[in-house]
Amino acid sequence: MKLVTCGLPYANGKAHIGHLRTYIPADVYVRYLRLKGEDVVFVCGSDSHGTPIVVNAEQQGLKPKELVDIYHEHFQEIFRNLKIEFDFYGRTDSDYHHERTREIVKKMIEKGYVYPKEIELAYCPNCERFLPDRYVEGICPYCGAEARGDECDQGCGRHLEPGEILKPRCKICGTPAVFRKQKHYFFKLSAFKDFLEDYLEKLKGTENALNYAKEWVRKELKDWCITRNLEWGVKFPGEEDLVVYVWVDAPIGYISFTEKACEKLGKDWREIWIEGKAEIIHFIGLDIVYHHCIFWPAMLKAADYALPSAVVASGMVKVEGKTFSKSRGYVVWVDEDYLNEGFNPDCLRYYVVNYTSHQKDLNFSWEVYKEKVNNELIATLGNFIYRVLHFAWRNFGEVKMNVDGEVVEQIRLAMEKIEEAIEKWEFKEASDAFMELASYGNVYFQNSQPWELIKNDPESAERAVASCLALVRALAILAYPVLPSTMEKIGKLIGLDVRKAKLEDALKIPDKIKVEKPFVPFEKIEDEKIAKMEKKLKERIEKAEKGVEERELVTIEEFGRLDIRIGRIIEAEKIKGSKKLLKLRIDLGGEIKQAVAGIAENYSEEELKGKLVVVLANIKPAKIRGVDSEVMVLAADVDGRAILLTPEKEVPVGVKVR
RNA sequence: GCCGAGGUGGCCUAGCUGGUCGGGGCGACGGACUCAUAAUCCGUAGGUCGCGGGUUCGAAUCCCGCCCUCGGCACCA
Repeated sequence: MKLVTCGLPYANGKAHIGHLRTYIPADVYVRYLRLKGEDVVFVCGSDSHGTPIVVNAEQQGLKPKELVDIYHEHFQEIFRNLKIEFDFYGRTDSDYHHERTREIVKKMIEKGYVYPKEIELAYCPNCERFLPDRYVEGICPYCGAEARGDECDQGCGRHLEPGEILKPRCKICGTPAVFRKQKHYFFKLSAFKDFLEDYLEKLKGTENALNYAKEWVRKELKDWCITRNLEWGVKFPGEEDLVVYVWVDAPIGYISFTEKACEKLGKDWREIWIEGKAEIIHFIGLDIVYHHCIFWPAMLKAADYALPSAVVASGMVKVEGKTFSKSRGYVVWVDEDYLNEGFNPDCLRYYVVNYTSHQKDLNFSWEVYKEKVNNELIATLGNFIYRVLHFAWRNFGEVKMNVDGEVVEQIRLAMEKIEEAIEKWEFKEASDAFMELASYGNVYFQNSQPWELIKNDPESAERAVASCLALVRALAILAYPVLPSTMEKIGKLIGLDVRKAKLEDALKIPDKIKVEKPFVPFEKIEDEKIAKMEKKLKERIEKAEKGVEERELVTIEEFGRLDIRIGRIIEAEKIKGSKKLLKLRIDLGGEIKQAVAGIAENYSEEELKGKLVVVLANIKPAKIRGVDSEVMVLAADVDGRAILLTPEKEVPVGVKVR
């Protein structure tokens, strides 16, 4: 038995193409497994807890549950449309999930893997509550950038433990927060270092996931704070005013959803999660490898549950060659950009699966989409199926299945390729295999020339058609996991129920096949449609760029607080061990100040000497890599490259900029 | 700087346990055909397989050094 899961979609935003990179391949995988006769349970559900949902709901005047309701329904609708069919799709704010979570946390406590610790937490005196995670805004203790309570999202990207953030403010009301002592609970992750090192050696899955995880474990494992001050979530056993951290309860959804799925399917979930009789395979995005390869197995081990056998991580998604980014507009929404535009769901499944290897970056481009649909799905696959069915239907109606042995051999080869590819989670290889078979079919049809034979030698014509029909029938089965809607309908035309078919049925050719009037399997994508979609995307990107520029306004007084002056660089020296940093001595007229600037990639020490630059003279001094920096050199930021500002005419050093 | 993944004809890409090492797809060009959604089929297009060394009888494939791209981290006052 196998259990396949997908990373739970967070129920506070709409489905986009990035999500599909996990769900479509997982669904394809499950369908192939079932085709091979494997017993599979396939589950997923909405991740309903956590601070962002609480904050979002509040901002929209909704209760958290109401917000989750919206996106829970939304995702299910998307999955229905794309034929991503889970045996059970749950949500983590349900009773059964809370029960399972509490049971597991209790077990972790009983076994001594959880301990309380007083930590200093941000508290908002105005809102009268503790500010967990993203309720807090402040300064990152590592890099000094503006940061959220749980993560330095603008700066170094580090994960922040509760209480670490500096200068915390309340995100809701902006009031400076005070630190108060609070008891929280920690999971002894550090105790699992040896276990994890060993476990990760045995864990299967894609290399991208395993490599990351091994590296992390090798470095350092810190104990993990697993409680939060929130109302919304799973109550922490024995401390009911605390809630379990969302990353503790979310993966437990894999278990609680399996319970429900098994109830439905008449199976015993314990065989999977307690007795370890099944293979557990997690499909995830690269961004949550840490949780699935480290936190999660440690938790399961602590609570005496079965361990996952494979973690399959997909590569990143790009849009028109650029890094996927909702805020910058590089996004393709599944509903408004695809389904609502009338595009065929099967075509998107094919694109996602066939663009590249599962581990590599997938680029979504409308131009490429058009090419793949028109040149591959239509010209190769659809055309072959249609020309054969149409010819058979018009000339024979029913065909005696006298099939060329060479054709049977080709089908067998394609099946083998698919089976091998699926073992490796290489869905592109699998889909290439049936496309090659279709291509072979086109050659076979072309060379046989049944349209000529039919004139004088109908029997030979029928034999040729029979062989091609055998290929069509095989294609309906082999391509079904990727193109379920289309292939189901194709199957019906030749009396085949592909939903009940097994892989080997592709070789069990019936004596006769009756062909019904066929339809065109895929509609051609027109250039105008693609142009329209590209325009839509472009406008979205432009709008996003503008949004960034429309900043809040600053008063002249506020600006006046900045002491910006012209200085002359008199010395420049590289800082050891750093690629970007230079130590500069700057003459500000009357005083020499030292600055550390990240400009070494664009400027050499020599060319800097004597250069006039613009300097922020009253910035708070800091130490960077152990070097004092008293002032800040201003520069234009061109995609992360620093371009220095310099006065257009020679001016005395020390003069004020305003 | 550290870790990971990569650099193969215009573009995407297979091969990377060393000897059919130069494949496939798209695009382009020429031809054939008409059953099929101007779809299909056949043929052609000369790319130092990132750079420089080395090992070997022989390397895209192994070793060393270097360059570049992407992702993660450090860091850019």
